Amino acid sequence: MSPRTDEQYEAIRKEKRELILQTALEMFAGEGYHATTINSIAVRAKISKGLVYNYFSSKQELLKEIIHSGFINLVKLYEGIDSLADPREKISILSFRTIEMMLENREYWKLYFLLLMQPQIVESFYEDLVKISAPYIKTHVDIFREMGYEDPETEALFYGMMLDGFSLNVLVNPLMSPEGPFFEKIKKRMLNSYKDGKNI
Amino acid sequence: MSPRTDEQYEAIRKEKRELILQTALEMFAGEGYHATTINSIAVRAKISKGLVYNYFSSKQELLKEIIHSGFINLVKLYEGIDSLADPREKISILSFRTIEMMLENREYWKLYFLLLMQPQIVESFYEDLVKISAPYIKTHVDIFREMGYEDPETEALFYGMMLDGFSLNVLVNPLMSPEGPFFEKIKKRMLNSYKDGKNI
Amino acid sequence: MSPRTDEQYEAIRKEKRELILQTALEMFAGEGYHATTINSIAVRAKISKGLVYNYFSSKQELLKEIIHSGFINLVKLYEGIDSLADPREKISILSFRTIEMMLENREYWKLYFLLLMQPQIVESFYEDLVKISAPYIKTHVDIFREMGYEDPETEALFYGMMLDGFSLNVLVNPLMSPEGPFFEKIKKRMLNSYKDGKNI
Amino acid sequence: MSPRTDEQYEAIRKEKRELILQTALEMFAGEGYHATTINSIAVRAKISKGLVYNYFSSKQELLKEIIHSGFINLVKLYEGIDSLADPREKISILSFRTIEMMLENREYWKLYFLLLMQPQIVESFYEDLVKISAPYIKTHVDIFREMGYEDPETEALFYGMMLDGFSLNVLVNPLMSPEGPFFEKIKKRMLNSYKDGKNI
DNA sequence: CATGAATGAGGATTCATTCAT
DNA sequence: AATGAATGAATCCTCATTCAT
Repeated sequence: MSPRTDEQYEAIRKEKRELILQTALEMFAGEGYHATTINSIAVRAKISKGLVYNYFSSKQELLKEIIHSGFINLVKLYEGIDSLADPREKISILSFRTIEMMLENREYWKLYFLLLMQPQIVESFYEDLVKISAPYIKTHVDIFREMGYEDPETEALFYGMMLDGFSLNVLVNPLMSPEGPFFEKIKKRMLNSYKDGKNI
Repeated sequence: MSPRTDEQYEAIRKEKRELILQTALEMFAGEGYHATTINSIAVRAKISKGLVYNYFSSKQELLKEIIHSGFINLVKLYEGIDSLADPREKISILSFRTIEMMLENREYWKLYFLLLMQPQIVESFYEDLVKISAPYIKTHVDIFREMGYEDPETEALFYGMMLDGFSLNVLVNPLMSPEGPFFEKIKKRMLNSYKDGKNI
Repeated sequence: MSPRTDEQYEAIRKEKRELILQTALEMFAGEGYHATTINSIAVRAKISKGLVYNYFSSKQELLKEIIHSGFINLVKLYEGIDSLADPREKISILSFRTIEMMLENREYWKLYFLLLMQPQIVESFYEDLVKISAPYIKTHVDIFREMGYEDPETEALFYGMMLDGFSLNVLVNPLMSPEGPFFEKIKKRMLNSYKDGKNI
Repeated sequence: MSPRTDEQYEAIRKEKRELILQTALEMFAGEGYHATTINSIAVRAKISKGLVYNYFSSKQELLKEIIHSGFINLVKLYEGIDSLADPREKISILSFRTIEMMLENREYWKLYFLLLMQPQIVESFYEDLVKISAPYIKTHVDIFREMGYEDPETEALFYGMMLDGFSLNVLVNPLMSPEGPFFEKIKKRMLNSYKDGKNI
C-alpha cells in the first residue's frame, strides 16, 4: 500500500526530528529563545519553516522537547555510583562525569542556565527540574554524610553551587572555557576540592 | 501656576528617569528582556509609552543604561581594601560586601546573569564587563598571592567561580534564597572558605 | 497633563472604533469571515493593520462585537407594540418594522444568516441569540393567541420561518432584492399574509 | 496477487471518489469551507492527503463537484408532475418531495445555504444555480397560474421563499429540526398552505 | 493507486517606535 | 514634559499543494 515502507518513514521522521532538535538547541543556546525565529532554525537546518511544525506543534513545544530529552542524561551520571565504597571516590567520579557531560553538550547546558534565569519560558521547567533532580540531591547528601560532614545537606548544596559556578564559567568565561588557558587548572582545583577528606 | 524653575524641571527629569530605570530593571529581570514590552514598563510606572522615549532612545539603550549604572557599585566593593594588612581579612570582607551588594539589588544581578548568558542583547556588554572588572581581578590575584597560593590566578578564578555559583543559587534556587532555609548556612560556609588560610 | 484632552481621545476612539466595526461588517458580510483578512479591513478603512488590534483584541472579538452591537436593534422592533389593541395590526407593524430594519442594514443581516449557518465561528452566537430572542418569540406567540390560533406556538414559528425566507431572499436573490423587480410585490404579499385574520 | 481487472480499478476509483465527496460534504457543511482542511478530510476518510488530489484537482474543485452532483436531485423532484391534473396536488407533491429530499441529505442543503450566502467560494455557483433552476421556476409559475393567481410569478417566488425559510429552520433551528418538537406541526402547516385553493 | 514528507505563500498578531497635539 | 493613536516590520503558525517513492 505504502509507497515507502513504514520503516522508511520512521527513519526519515527520526532523522529530521533529530536535525531540528539539534539545530534549535544550537540557536536557542546561542541567541536565546525569543531571539531565535523558527525561520532561522529552518534556514540553518536547510528545511522549510513548515516542516518544523510537521514535527513540533509550536516553538515552545520544541524547546520543551529539547529540555526534556536532555534531562535523560542525568541518569547516566549516577550509574554504578552506589557500588563504590569510598565516598571521596564517589564525589570525585560524579564531579568528573558532570564536567564531561557538560563539555559533551555545552549548548544544552547553556540553554539550561538560560532557562534557570527565565523559567517562565517553559512553564513546567522548574517543576520538572525539581522532580528530576530530587533523587540525585539525596544521593549527594548521603555521600557527604558518609564523608562525616555534620551538616551534609548544606555541604551538598555548597557542592552543587560550586558545580554551577564552574559550569557557568566554563560556558561563558573565555578564560575558563576548554579552549581557554585556565580550564585544566580550574578543573583540577575543582576535582581536588574533596580529595583529601573534607573540603573544610 | 507659576512656571517651574530649571531646578524643578531638572529634579522631575531625574526622578522620572530613575522611575523608568527601576521599573524596567524589575521587569527585565523578572520576565526577561524580550518578554518585557515598553508598554508594560510604562503601565507599571504609570506613565505613557511615549515618555519612555523621551528619556531613552530605544529599548536596548534603556537596558544598557541599567547595566552600566549598576557597574558603579563595583567600585564601592573595593574601597579601603588596600589599607588592610591581612589578606584573609581582605577576602573575607570582599566576600561579605559582594553578598551584601547582591542582596541589596537582587533584580539587578538577576539581569546581570541573564546578560551573561545572552551577551548579544547588549552588544558591548561583555566588552564593558571585561574593562570594568579587570582591575578587580588583579586585586583578587594579589590577595591570593599574599595568601601564599602558588597559582594565585587560578585561585582567583576559582574564587570568582564560587561566588558566581553562590549568587546564581541565591537568586534562583528557593532553598538558597534569603527566604529559604539554607541561606545562612551556605553563606557561612562560603565566607569560611578562606578563613583558616588556604582553602586547600 | 494630556496633550489632547480626554474628550478628544474619547472622540477619536469612538470614531475609529465605529469605522472599523462598519468596515469589518461590510467585508465579513460580503466575503465571509474566513475570507476576510484583517489587512483587507485595514486597507479598506485606510488605517494600518496594527490599529485594528488597538481597538479589538482579535478578529473573533471584532466579529463578536459586530454581532452583539446589532442585537440591540431588536429592542426597538417591539417598542409600543403592547399598547396596540388589534393583533393583526401588531403583526403587521412588526413585519413592517422587521423588513425596514433589515433593509437599513442589509450587511448586518447577511452576516447574521452566515453565522446562523456556521455558529462555530462565534462560539457563543447561538446561545446569545436564544437568550436575546426568547422574549420576542413569546410576544409573537401571544399575538397569534389573540388572533385565535389553536396552536399559536406553531404559527409563531411559521411566521418567523416566513420572515427568514423573505429576508434571505431579499439579501441574496436579485429578483427579490430592493433593486429587483419583485421586491415590492413580495413585500406586499408578505405583509398581507395576516391582514384579513388568520393566514389559513 | 493477480493484477486487478480494469473493472475492479474502475470500481475502486468510483468508490473512493464517493467516499471523498461524502466526507468532504459532511465536513464542509459542519465546519464551513474555509475551516475544513484537506488533511482533516483525509483523516476522516482514512486515506492520505495526496489521494484527495488524485481525484480532485483542488479544494475548490472538490466543493464544486459536491454542489453539482447534488443539483441532479432537482430533476427527480419534478418527475411525473406534468401528468397530474390538479395544480393543488402538483404543489402539494412538489412541497412534499422537496422536504423529503432535504431531509435525506441535510448536510448537502446546509452547504447549499452556506454557498448561497457566500457565492464567491465557487465562482460559478450562482450562475449554475440560475441555469439549473430556471425551468423549475417556470413550472412553479405555471402551477400558480393554473391555480388562478393573478400574479403567478410573485406567488411562485413567495412559495420558494417560504420553502427556503422552512428549510433553513429545519436545518438550523433545533425547535424545527426533525428531532425537535415542532417539526411535524410546521411541516403540516407548510403543506397545507395551498391545500384549499389559494393561500390568500 | 497510495503515501506522507516537504514547501512556501498567506494570514493573525505583536510591539518598538514615531508623531501630532 | 506628556500622551496615546498610529504605523508596519517582524514573527508564529496554517494549510493547499507538490512530489519522490
